[in-house]
Amino acid sequence: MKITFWLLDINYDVVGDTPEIRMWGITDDERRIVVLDRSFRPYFYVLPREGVDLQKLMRRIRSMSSAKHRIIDVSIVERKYFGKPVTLLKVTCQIPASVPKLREELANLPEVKEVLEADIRFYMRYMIDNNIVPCGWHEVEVEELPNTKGWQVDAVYLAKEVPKYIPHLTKIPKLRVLAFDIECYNPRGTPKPERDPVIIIAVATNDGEEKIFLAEDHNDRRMIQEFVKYVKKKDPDVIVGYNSNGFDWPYLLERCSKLKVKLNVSRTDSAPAQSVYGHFSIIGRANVDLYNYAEELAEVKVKTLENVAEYLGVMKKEERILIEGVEIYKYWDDPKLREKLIEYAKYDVRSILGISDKVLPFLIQLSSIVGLPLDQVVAASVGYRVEWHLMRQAFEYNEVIPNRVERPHETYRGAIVLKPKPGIHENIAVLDFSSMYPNIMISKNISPDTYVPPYEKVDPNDVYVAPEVGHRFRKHPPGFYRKVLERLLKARKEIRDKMKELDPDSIEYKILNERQKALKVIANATYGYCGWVAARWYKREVAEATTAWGRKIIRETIDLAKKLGLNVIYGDTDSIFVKYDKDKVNELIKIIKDKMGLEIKPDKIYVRAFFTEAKKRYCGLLPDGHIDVVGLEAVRGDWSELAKEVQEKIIEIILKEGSVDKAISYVHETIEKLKRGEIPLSKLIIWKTVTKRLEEYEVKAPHVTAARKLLAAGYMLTVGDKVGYIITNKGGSSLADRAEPYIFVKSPKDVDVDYYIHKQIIPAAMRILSYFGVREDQLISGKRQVSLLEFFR
DNA sequence: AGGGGCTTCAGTTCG
DNA sequence: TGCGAACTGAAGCCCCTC
Repeated sequence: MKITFWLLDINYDVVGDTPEIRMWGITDDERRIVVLDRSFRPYFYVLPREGVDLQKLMRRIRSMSSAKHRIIDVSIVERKYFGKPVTLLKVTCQIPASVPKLREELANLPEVKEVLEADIRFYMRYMIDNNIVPCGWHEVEVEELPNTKGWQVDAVYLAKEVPKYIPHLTKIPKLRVLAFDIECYNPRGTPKPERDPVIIIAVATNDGEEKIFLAEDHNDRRMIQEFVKYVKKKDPDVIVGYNSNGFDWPYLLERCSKLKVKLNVSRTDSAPAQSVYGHFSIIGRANVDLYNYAEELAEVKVKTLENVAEYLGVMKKEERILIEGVEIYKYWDDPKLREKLIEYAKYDVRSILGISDKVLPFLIQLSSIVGLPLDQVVAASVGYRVEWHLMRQAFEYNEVIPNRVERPHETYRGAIVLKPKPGIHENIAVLDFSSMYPNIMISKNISPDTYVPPYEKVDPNDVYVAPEVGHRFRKHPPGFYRKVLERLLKARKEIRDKMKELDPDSIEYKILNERQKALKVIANATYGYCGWVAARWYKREVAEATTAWGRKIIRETIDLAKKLGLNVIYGDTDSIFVKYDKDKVNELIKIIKDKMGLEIKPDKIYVRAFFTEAKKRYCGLLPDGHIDVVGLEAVRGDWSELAKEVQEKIIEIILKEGSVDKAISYVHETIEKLKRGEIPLSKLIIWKTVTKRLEEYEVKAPHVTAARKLLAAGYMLTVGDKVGYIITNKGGSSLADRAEPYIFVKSPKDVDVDYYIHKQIIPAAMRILSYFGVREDQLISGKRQVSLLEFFR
């Protein structure tokens, strides 16, 4: 019998002494199934030292086989290692657990130079070798087996062959998504699972159902059991939460272990288990923590659930019920308030489900491109995503995967940033090189395997030589990075071409759009990866040569633009800002295409733009009235909302109306409001991340003292958390001593008004207004000033 | 003691 | 647990003046 299924999750177990790969999926007729493959065996490679007698080494390795760690086969294979042919011994074992054991023993043999690919998990090995793609469709000949273990699937199949990936099938099956969120009893600050029960579990599913589970007073045993039962009944494919890997799952697991209750929510009736990248794996389902996704959203500075939901347009913040986290227990204990707490929990779980609806389509595409299962790809950082993508490609090119090596950090020069021409400019075109670094790596064949070390003699005609740094790369054959990046960019182009023929409202268009975005993300992250010292394919010279060529290209582009008579206002890395002269810009684009073989295109045109004297800080008005703010305080997360709002407003007044007077009086009015205590405390909060353990700080910083105060009050705080504080007028003479966690500040009377005037509002305002000759005292007094027009005259 | 000038530490953003 | 370039505020220090 042949079946077609979409791969959702994969794991393995050893049955008897046979490893069994389990592929959990959804068939084209929407049945939940598992496909077992018992034919695959774990293996790794041994790279012998030069001159070693291979037959002798093979005999020696074979002799290491034992009843517990059986070696099935040792064979000679030819692979490439950084592009060079190598002869390796492939050691195949009976069970996956033997691999790490034998790796240790073999690495110590004098005949062995290196043990390779021994750190790849068994199910990943299976997917790599057989081109099995997570979130992709596969066709396989199977026979049905009885479901003897009572797994939660419609059928258990034994694969009669290796499943075959169907690349062109882009549709996504209808996934059953379940969102959940827990609330805990917290009379003593941060709840502790050994002490405090879970009081509410809110659940929402994408079939429109919502369900609230409540503890019986302070007893959560039955509620958790009911929750587990409900999950099993709904049988979701994807379980989503917000910080569920960091909080909900570990909390529930600890509660369960204390209560002697089973949290068997998986399709094999097992509990969530801690897995790679700090994520919890739920067999047969994808456990997705949307907080991981939020971490990538640079636009959202404080990553609370409501902020992310608001940003993605899922929920409106105003409609949210406000309950201070530390007060949750009061709402639970007071029968009159409990209903409010339940509404609060419902709001959160709706937000989670709403976010999943927006972002799962992208994450699914990322999973299939990177080759990591959906739940893992979400949890993995950028470096690991790129690396898994490379590892899967390496197999296809017969390249052996290098080991991770610990290396000291090395620095190298990066990109060029031009000094901007300060002031107001009209009609500015921003010209961008598309995918500059990937294209440089492709065109100069930059790769660890094409790199020619300084001591090696080659015909100068056979290599590309990087400017400034002199690193050389062979022109032929194509390097690993070139092949991988070419494939990514080509796939993206094909998709974008196909999209042009589709209705933008169609499902296929939307799927393809998410896919091309995911392809772009991986291609653009590959340069950063190659300069990451922990990368398997790290090579400083590769990263260094790429930026060196980037600098050359941008310098030549600037020279060319100037020669054509274009006024270059600014530039950063792969872009130049020029006064928009249509003919000259078109000529520039054409010359760059013809002479350099590169594509540069007008990304946007600013009707009016303002540059400060600082690099990476400017703002511009677009034809549709929208204003871009780049780098300035208004877009930074470490300034108070008050200062950001003031600056934003000034920018708008200056760019749209050109009235410095109006800007001054606006600032003046705001200062007066602040003095009268009319600015809400929420606009005075300053957020900063705690980046290390508190005792490691060498200087007394405001957010660190605020963090200490939180800790003293019983709040939990970990490295990476953002602390929100307000500068008050008591607590000491130093600023840091006067920083108070915002939740402790109750009255505008306690605010250090002078600080907010002189260290928040005025600096943010002066960043823009000082260019127009405005002085600080004018902002405080509100005195008028000449108009922008007069100023220029 | 207090202020100016400088360096260091720390955090954040741009591309 | 992707990169370097760049900016900025606050602390911390030295030095000088009073």
